[in-house]
Amino acid sequence: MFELDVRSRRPIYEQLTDKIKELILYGILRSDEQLPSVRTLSAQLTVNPNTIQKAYRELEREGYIYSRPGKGSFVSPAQQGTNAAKRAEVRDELLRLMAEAVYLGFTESEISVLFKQASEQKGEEDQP
Amino acid sequence: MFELDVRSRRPIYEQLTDKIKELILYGILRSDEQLPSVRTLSAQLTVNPNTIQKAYRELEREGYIYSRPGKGSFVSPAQQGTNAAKRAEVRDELLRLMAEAVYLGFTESEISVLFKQASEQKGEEDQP
DNA sequence: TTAACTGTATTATTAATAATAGTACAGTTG
DNA sequence: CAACTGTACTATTATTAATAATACAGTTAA
Repeated sequence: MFELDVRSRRPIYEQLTDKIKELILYGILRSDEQLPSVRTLSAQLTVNPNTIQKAYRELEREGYIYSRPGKGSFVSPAQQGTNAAKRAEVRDELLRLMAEAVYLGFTESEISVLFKQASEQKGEEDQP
Repeated sequence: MFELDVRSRRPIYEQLTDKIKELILYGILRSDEQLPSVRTLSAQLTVNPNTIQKAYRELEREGYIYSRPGKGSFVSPAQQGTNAAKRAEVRDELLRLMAEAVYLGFTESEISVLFKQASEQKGEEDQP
């Protein structure tokens, strides 16, 4: 379900929250869908349960999931399919990066070419 | 000369190397120009000298600067003005980010708008 | 020549924090 | 009741950036 880089500088729990957020925002995890239990995921990823719990706690704090003691953790309906947040995020990053690109003399046509490349890339691997 | 975020997760020495690399690649630091001495910069940034030294050592290892015991540390002529490396780097990042943008439904015209915004931005703050 | 700079090297210590380990408690479900 | 769930807490380990404290040698200018 996930790939983690245990020797990354990014903490494991943070890698986890980000991946799960993406799955939710992209709608891959659906509303009220149950997430793996803390202990199950811990075993799957061979990571300490406390690390998983920390990720889940953070996700709940941010409203991405809700947890019911004794039942499990589930995707929060409010967030599902909300690409808006992700879009804004990507937009900001793009703006920052393009400012640099401008500095380095990138032209608009170069940018267009890059965008086309990115489009083709997606076309190949997606949509079976 | 620099702004550091001492509470960033990015190590200080790494923030330093990156900033200096940029100054060199953008040609702001010229060939054979002398960098601040380890101790001077250490005092200016209120950072331990060893941290500065670590950054300088890394920069020398990567060929950005050369150091002469007793004299100082200087910009390596080979690297000055070499935007090629930086361009390639930014290009890669852009491609990766645009792939995500495509996923999120960004259109080419949206991208163009972003590029224009970035261009204007630069125009304002640069070139007096 | 000497004082005050330079870079370089080394060792030890501190600080911060992610991750682990272990245990406990309570709700849910079959 | 047994086996799951989430939650909470404390303690410990491991990693690593940063600091501290010296020491040595080359350069330079007064």
